[in-house]
Amino acid sequence: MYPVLADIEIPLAEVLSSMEIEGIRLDAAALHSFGEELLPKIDGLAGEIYAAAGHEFNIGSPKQLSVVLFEELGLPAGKKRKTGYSTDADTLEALRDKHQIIPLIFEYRTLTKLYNTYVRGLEAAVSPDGRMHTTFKQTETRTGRISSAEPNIQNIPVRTEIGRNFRKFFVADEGNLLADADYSQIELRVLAHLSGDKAMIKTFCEGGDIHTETAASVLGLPPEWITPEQRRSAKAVNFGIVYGIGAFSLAKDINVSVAEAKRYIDDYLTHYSGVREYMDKVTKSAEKDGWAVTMFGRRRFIPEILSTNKTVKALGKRIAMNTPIQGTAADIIKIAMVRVYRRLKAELPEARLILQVHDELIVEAPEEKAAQAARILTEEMQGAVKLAVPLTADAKEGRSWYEAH
DNA sequence: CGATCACGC
DNA sequence: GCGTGATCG
Repeated sequence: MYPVLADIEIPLAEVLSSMEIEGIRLDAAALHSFGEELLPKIDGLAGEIYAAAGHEFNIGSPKQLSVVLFEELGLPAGKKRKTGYSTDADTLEALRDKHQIIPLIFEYRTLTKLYNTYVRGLEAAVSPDGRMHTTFKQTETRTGRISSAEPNIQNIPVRTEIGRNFRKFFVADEGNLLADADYSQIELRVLAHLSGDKAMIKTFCEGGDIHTETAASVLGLPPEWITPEQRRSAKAVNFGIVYGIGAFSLAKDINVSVAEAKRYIDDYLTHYSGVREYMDKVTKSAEKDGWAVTMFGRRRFIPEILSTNKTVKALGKRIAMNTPIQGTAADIIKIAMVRVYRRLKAELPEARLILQVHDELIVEAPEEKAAQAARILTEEMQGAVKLAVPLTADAKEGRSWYEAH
């Protein structure tokens, strides 16, 4: 049988089933009162927006909003959509200082998103046992990741402080704690390993900050000279390489011209020449075979790479470059999950693996056993596979997901 | 149900 | 890049 199937997916099925059945406790009362605090704020913002527009309208309708912004208020329109002018975040960001209504729209969107998707969505998903039991889908993604639905616990906010609050409502049961461990930069470490790039391997082996080191080596400066701005750009390029976004999207992400973004990527690949050779190798092999493959033999077919349409073919190439990275990272955490599950069963049966969020695992354990659970998590995650670079996972314990992460 | 927007990794 | 989900029309 195929190793990915026999050694990873089939053993994993039992682990996922157990995680779904266990679920995670939700503090429904606290979630509800958080929602009750959001509602008057949303109301107040709507009032301010109507006042700024001069009349009421449906702020949630991009079509109506574009009429207000670009026809009535006369703001400069940007990208055209099928149904009108775009009102997405990038477009509004460019207009932020042009009219008082713009920041209000941003805040309104943030709060309604939090209320509709997370307050109402999560409230609807609490079971009679006071816990949420997501569905982990094992065969939904093209890269080999698992996905989560009803509720999706893999897109709970973390970036903004107000959104991060939701993690306070995911709590350990009485007398228990959550132990949370996440891989540090797993995709870039996988890239360093798969490509064998000397400079990237060296950075990870010496334990430096990868984004600062990237900026330093690409720009030919000492790491201590790297400005926050230079680090941000390097981070965006690393991000782009890992996700296979290409110059066009990178340009959008860091607000530079496409030509500049191309140059960033080219400079990057000149300094990480092993990565360039690796990217050439995987795109060539995808063109020849029609698929990309992960370190453990998981295949993804890429018909796009034979397209005569330039844009589609370029997409095929990015898929060929990205899939081995994202897919190998998915393989690795799956291996770790099976190992954590087995070890807990054997050594710490009071503890339960309950959540996976792509590069992060969460175990619920009795207070006095949480440190041991965290140790098992770290050991099995770090030891899941031997790479040319260290694979590190940082663990933390807490009463809630907010505290433990 | 497609389009648009926004949250995560 | 890969997902899920809300709302609109």
